[in-house]
Amino acid sequence: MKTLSIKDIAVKAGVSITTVSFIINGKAKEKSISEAVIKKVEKIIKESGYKPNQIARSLRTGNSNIIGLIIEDISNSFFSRIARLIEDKAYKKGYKIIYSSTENNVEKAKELINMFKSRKVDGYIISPTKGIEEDIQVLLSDNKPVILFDRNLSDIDTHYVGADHFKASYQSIESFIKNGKGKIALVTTDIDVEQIIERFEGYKKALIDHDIPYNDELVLKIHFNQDEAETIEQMKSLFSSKDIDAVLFATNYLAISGLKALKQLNKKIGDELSVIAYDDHEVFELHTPSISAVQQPLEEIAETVIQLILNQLSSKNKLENQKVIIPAKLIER
Amino acid sequence: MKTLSIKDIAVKAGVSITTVSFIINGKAKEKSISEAVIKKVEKIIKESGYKPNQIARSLRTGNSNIIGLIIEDISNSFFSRIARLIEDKAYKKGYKIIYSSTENNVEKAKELINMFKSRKVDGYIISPTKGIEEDIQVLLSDNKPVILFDRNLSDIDTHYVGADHFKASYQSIESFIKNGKGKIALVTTDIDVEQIIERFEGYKKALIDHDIPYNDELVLKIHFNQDEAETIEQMKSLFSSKDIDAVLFATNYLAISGLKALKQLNKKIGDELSVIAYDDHEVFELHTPSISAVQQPLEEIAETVIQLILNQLSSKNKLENQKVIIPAKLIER
DNA sequence: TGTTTGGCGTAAAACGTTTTACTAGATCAA
DNA sequence: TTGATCTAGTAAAACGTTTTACGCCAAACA
Repeated sequence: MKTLSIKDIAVKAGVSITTVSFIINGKAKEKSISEAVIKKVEKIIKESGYKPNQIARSLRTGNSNIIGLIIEDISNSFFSRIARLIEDKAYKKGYKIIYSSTENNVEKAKELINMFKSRKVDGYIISPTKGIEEDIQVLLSDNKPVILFDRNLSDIDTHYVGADHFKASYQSIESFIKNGKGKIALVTTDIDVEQIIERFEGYKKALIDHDIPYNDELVLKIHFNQDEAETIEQMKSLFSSKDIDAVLFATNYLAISGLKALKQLNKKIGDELSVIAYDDHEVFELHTPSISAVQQPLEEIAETVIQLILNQLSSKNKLENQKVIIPAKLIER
Repeated sequence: MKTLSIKDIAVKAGVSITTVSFIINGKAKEKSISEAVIKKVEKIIKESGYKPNQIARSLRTGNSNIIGLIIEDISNSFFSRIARLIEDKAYKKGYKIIYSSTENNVEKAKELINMFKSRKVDGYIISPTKGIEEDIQVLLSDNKPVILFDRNLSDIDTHYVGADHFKASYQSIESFIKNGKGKIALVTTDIDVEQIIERFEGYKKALIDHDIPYNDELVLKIHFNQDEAETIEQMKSLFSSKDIDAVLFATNYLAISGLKALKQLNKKIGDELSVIAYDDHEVFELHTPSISAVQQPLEEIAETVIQLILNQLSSKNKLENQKVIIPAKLIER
């Protein structure tokens, strides 16, 4: 069965293609098409189940009603939850989301941007890696809306939505200190993105503000993308060699690996060792004992992101850049 | 800056559009374009950074190099992990994945199919809900490759990839029985899809085969999409009113809610109450005590799915339908 | 009467490709 | 020399829309 085109509808209705197009696009009134014709054409469309070819439409109009979402890894629960929320909200406004994971790989990120570009997506929501500044700049000068989230790129002048990582990290450490901890470790990753750096800075600052000297040896930077087994080994070595009474994990997957390491070492979490994870996860609530975590307000982030991009999409001129920093919450368990 | 078109390249190179197109598509040799011209054009393309407009290309050729992936919920870790694997593999073959969640809603699923159809995706990978059989049938008679996974639709005649849910469920129950359990509950959902039904059947059959009478009261069907708090209440009522020594959860999110319920009841998992979850999750490994789980071979499922769809895409005629059932593994912890 | 105006609608160009069918000249075989 | 074949390329149609500019008729106006 050949799929129907607007031409088939026009022929069947005995009117021109133009007329059908006007009706489909709700311009019938404005173009003064008679009520009778409108009814007739609409009836035929309904009966035949005709759906306009979006590809042809995109080619002609230059936009696609698609928003590209570029994230680090869809299988990470932080991103998959955000993605779901964003998809949901965009969908309600008639936009589709197409998303893809960069795996924190600059080359792949660039490719993705190109791919989206050649697919003519209308806007971009990006959780960026370092190294794609130029590509993003090209999008911007091309007048495409770009919203960064989770991580900011300071040299890029566009909208950004993210949690207050510095403060959340600071508060986490402060809470350790309030509970009498003093030998506080940080397990983080070596990827060079702003949000990770901020968490690190928050850690340092909190220590210093409370007169605890910063000690390099208590900070473990895990290589991104490295095998989990190796990660666990490194953590075990940190936890057993140093005398530590608290540890902040800078990402949830690190925290999960960390819990595994502690389990293997048979170290009990509790009075002797406190733990806080960054980015909440079901694991932490259910863990015995349950684990405190910094919870990013996913719903709010998603809402803000989508709001910003829709605003930008519907406005002809470039809106003023907004940098929205949303407080994160330390859930003490 | 206007984006470049093939015409710009042609003009710059002093050749025709056709020639450029042949070169881009690797048909230069076959169409006997001279080496000199090829070099020249390629140089210009490289230097200018020209990328063909995929929309125009799709319009002309009728295919998009996009595969549509329709799942229940991207924020469910089973799906997000599968999605990531599928995306990865497809990407390597030059295909993009565009995915969307149905939330188990027939209307949304139908809409998604339509949307994908009007976007001219080349093939479909679907974890279906009941009620979309007709729509899938339309795709098939349209000669589009469709691969079902996770859940089969028995009246649809196409490829399918999934785990052996019946057997996995059967074995789980058998393992309870071997460990001396006899009052075995099942917590499942009320969605009417094959894979859930099979898990239920496996449960019943195992009981009967071991001379344990099936008892309706030990089966709790949770309404899909219902509030987690309510779910937990229902479970608590089951766990405290009945005398139960083992429970199988038919999905991982039910198991997670179940663990929360047990925690609230202060019921210890272990000798008095054994638990098995369906679909593994990090929570289960880290839980104290750790929780046994049925592990679906994600990698293998993803690999098979992608293999089937790529085969079908590259073959002109309809391949014989394959129903691939992959064994699931009970991880006893 | 001749000229506007408004109502109703259409023809055709354009979006950026791919692909089919063709051409002009060179070489070759008989 | 003639016709066939090969080489190197091109013109133009087609994909399915949207949109601009226009056409025609009847009514209103002066």
